[in-house]
Amino acid sequence: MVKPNKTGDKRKRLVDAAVSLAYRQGHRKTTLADISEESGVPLGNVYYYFKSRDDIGNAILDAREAEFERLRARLDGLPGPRERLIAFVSMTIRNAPNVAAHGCPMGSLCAEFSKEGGELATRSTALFAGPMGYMAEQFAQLGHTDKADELALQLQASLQGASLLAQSFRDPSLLEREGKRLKGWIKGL
Amino acid sequence: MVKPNKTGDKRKRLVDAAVSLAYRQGHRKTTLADISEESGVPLGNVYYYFKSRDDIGNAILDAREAEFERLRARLDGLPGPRERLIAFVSMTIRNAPNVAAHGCPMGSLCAEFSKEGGELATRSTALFAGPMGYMAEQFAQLGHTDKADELALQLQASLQGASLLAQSFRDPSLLEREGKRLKGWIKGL
DNA sequence: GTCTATACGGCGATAGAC
DNA sequence: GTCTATCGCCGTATAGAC
Repeated sequence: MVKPNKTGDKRKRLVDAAVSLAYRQGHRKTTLADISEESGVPLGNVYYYFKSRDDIGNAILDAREAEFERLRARLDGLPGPRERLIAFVSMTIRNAPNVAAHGCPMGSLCAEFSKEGGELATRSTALFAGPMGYMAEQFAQLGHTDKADELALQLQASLQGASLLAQSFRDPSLLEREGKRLKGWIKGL
Repeated sequence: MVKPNKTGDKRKRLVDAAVSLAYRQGHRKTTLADISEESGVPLGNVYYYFKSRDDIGNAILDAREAEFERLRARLDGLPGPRERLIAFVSMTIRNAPNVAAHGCPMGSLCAEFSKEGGELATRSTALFAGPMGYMAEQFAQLGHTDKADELALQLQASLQGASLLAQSFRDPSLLEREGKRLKGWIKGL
């Protein structure tokens, strides 16, 4: 979905900056001047790569979706569904300090874009659909074919909720504690 | 915390509009003109009641905090801790359609203000502290004094996560399903 | 207390040189 | 493809009449 760029890395630098700033302070609060400064690309030049501010929002979604695809590929390298689920939770726990500072990279983006309206709101749905569908597949492979969706909902909700609480309280331990419990729960399934 | 207003209801109308707009489209996206229009109070007059835009954010937090205090009072009228916990979940389920449209009234505000920085970020912590502390009290009264905090974390995380998922997918049933499961879980504790 | 008019700055977006 | 300069609007905030 990301347009290839033959010549330079400017577009990539712009997207990186936009993703990082949206994560740290929210996309709506982030100005084009912010992105220009953080990326080192001059302000007027931004419009060579993006036709509008909304277009940058779309690029942020593209980047986060691609991120999950890379994670999925790594998880697929693990031997079984239980290992994949546990690895997913472990990865979230390792990221707890970032989550406490800025929220879940996907969840906080969904929350913001969901209220933004328009195309961004619509597209942000897909961000959660990826991970949740993947979780449901793993639960099904574990033999819980009939309630795979329920288990995925339960796991994803707990992780997202704990992430939001960790973010609000600025306390990574909330996510770590809940993650640890969830790993035990998965092992016992 | 809210300053009494002898003469009119203008301040209340402004706060109501600000709360509603922040819930529907986010506070950062909401302009003073939006609030002025929705409340019917002229734009220039807003600054008689609030000294700055940030001050309106504080008033929104005041209003949401007061809302929870009213809920707490109602829950305290119930006979026991189990009934209070279940009633809390039931209330969330009944609100599922709104949550699917705009998110959890408290959770979405925490998520936004948490990235806003400054005083609003600091204060938004208190929004979750109230409900979670109350939940922990109920679990303690149920006899789980040693793990009351863990159970409260678990319940609050599940509800918040399910609310976020319902919001993202625009599907109230996600919250209803998870809420139903949580009520069963509470009954079995 | 209430409202109108407006100043001021910042932000998204464009024009056009190189 | 890259960058400088700048426009026009919108949003916050203020001044001051009533």
